[in-house]
Amino acid sequence: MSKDEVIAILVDTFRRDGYDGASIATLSKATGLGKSSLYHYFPGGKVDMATQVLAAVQDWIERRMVATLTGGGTPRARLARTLDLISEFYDHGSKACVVGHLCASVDRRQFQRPLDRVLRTWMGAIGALLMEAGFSERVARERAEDAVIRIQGALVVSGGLADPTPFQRAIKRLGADVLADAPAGDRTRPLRSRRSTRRLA
Amino acid sequence: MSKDEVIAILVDTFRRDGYDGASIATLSKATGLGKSSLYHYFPGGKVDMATQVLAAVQDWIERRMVATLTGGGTPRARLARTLDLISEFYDHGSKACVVGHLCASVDRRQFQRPLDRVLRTWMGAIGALLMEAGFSERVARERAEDAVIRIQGALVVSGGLADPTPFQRAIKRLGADVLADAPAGDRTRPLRSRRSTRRLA
DNA sequence: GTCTATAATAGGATAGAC
DNA sequence: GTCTATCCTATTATAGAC
Repeated sequence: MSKDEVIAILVDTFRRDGYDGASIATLSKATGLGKSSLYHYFPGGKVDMATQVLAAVQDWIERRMVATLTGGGTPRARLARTLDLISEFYDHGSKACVVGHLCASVDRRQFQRPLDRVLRTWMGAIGALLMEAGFSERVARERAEDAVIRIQGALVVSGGLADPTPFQRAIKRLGADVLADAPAGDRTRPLRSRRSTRRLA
Repeated sequence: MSKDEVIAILVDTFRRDGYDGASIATLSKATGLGKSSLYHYFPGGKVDMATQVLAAVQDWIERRMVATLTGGGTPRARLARTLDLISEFYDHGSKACVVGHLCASVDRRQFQRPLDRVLRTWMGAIGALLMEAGFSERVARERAEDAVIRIQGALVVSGGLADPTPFQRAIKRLGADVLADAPAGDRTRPLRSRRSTRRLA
């Protein structure tokens, strides 16, 4: 098994049990590797695992998400594809977020830097789309922050209710809200259609 | 020390370390009670503690938050006071949410019912304000869900970045968004002022 | 109710053989 | 690299004295 595959399993396990909730034994069973093998790959133990998991997430965002956000089509079309990508990534609300779990873990300060970087890259990528759609840097930053916040919060609420529909509705709202009133970038439909009822609802 | 005071300390400890991150020893030190005393109050151990913590939160929401949401003044004024209350409760973004931590814990299914109830009461209380402001039940539900989601998500992001400002901005956005375009209930200022720039930004 | 002591287990981490 | 065995500490939980 390649290290990438091992890390993929760690991601799955951390997002299921949380960082604090996943023990070395759990991770050993999940990967099929003995504890010694795990410590061979991750000499720094769980903190090391989280750090390398974050590096993989960082890579995923930089490749897949940025590719989708900067790909072909109007900003609105690219946003829609990105939300599809994100929705699939979270299994439509039934799987939690590693990053969110790491944000809430006791050891979070020990991987503060990569965690910071992941969140800022994520927000930055969405912000870039917003600027391309004509928003000011200030508005782009704030809306991008809001988008990531809403994804994280929706996963918390869906996790707490054991019901994926809050997440699914949140994704739908993001599709309607993120690029609402864009100064430029998408004129295929009238921008103000159904706004007063569809804005947050 | 009264049991209410003990529970208040448990709330503080759980929101700092998380449910999975807080051990019985941690909770014993924090409360000043020996382990045996803790087990005397909470025979069911940590799950029991979380359940009773949730009961206290339930009570807090039903009393303080509902009181603020149904108190005097326009819906907009009451929303503003509620957001102040919430902001203070989370120490302006520097303290996390017990409920959020419990939503993400490994044992969450063991206190699913009280957790469910807390989240639904919270969303219901905000939804009631929205219906009073003239929104349909469907829109009220969806905006209330969005509000709770954004609070939870903001706390996750602020926790991950070790920076309370994302939370503070999120609260500000909620003040502008939750009652935006209300059909009734607040006409002291023109509803559409600065909307195209203030909506999500 | 609270304390000390203790049991039993799980957790993180390492050693050394292969 | 992976395995078995092992160490030590932390953790949950209980027993029994006061």
